[in-house]
Amino acid sequence: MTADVRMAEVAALVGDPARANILAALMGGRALTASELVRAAGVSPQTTSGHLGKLADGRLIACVKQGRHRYYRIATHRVAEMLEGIMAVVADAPPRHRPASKVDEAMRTARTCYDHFAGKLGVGLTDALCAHGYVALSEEGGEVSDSGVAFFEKFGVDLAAARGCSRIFCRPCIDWTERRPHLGGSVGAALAQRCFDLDWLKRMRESRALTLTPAGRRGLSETFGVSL
Amino acid sequence: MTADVRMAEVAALVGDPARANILAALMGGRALTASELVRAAGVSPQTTSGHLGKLADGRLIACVKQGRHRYYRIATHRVAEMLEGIMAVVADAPPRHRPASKVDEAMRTARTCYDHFAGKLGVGLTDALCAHGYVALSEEGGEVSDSGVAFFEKFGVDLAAARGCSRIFCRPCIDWTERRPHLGGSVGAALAQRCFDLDWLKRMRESRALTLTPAGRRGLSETFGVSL
DNA sequence: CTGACACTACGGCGGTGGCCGAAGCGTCCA
DNA sequence: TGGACGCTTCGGCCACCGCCGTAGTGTCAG
Repeated sequence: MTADVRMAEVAALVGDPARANILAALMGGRALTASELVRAAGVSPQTTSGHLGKLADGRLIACVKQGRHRYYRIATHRVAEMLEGIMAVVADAPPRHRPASKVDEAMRTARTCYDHFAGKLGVGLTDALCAHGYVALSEEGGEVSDSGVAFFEKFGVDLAAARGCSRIFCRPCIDWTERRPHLGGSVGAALAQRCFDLDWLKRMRESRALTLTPAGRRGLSETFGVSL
Repeated sequence: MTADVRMAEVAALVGDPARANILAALMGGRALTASELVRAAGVSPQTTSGHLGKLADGRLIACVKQGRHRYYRIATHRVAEMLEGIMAVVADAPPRHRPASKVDEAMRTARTCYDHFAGKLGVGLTDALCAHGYVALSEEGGEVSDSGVAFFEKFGVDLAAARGCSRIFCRPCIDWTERRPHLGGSVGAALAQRCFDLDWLKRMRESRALTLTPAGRRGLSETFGVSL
């Protein structure tokens, strides 16, 4: 029973629109300053500061001071996965309005899901990896095949480092726009990082949405056979 | 952004202590009547009824009428997994008080986690299955080996049915008391169901905690080498 | 038909918490 | 060193929502 109260406390932290906006912005995977989060939250700086304090007290976000800025980020992978879980429930419910805005369109095409890719990009990459037999991903969990290990190494992804880290190595992550699983876990994160390192994709300002560079368009097509 | 608002709405539903108590009670896996949930919620019947209405509107719980009773249950597996995700974040945080009550002790020993086993029982069974090589379960996800398939069939678990159902087949579920993974997914659910069918365990009244029958004590020891 | 029971709808009360304006710290720059 | 900037703290306002008492609907039992 005492644990239930804690559950309510954590959920209540997410249950405020301004705080939900903040957390959603931080799900982009980058650490953001309080000022940037003010814009995301949609309320005044004072109010935002209060929300940030509450979220930090509740250990949902962490803060590092840097000069006169304070950078906030999602505290742990557990928190990120919890938020994804809530998103998945939301996606289950029937849509109430047609969203269909421009930024939504970009989000649908390509975005980060904390530290890996989602949207059409994430699902497309995942489908390609599965089709080549590099990754076996289903509702059952995930596995990287021997040929997949070779492929990732050749592509420049450090699988050993991904395997060594303490979090889940390979797992499906339900996509709230595509409603299908895409590659998550540390493998998904490493793959995304490699694509960023290759300058295939750029993060959009203050959004989880991504834009494809010309090199990325070519690379994704040649390497994965994916075109958006 | 519109999705973030929905996220806040869902989280806010969980973010009330009375509603969190209700959801936690329903995480026992049984459908419960409104009266039973009144006791779980810790508020008056009228207030509880209001909470049940809100949770049903938000599609977190579902209701079936039966005579003059109304039975409520968790609406979908997604919802159950979301709640587990929140629990996992709560378990991450440092404990604030020593709980150590009697019912808590029973919960720690053996309980249901929506539809599979958790607590010392869940972790013990999982450890035994892993030690025999029947299941490979780690942070990476889960897999049932060939010998595991044979073992489950011999034990009376219908793996084909479990595999056929739409949800995740085999996955780790973080235990908020043991802080280690235990067997979840449809395999975990099927294993738990089989143990109930064998009358090895009984559900305690209005609690997620389980009591071990003499047959269960013997069976768990002989079949899995597990003693609580 | 009558009373008991399970549950829900309505209405008013009260407290929590989100909100902003004003002001206060700390940092950077000229 | 003065000022701009980033961010937080304080204080007061107000709305929302959880709460319960009362009353209503539907169901079963005798």
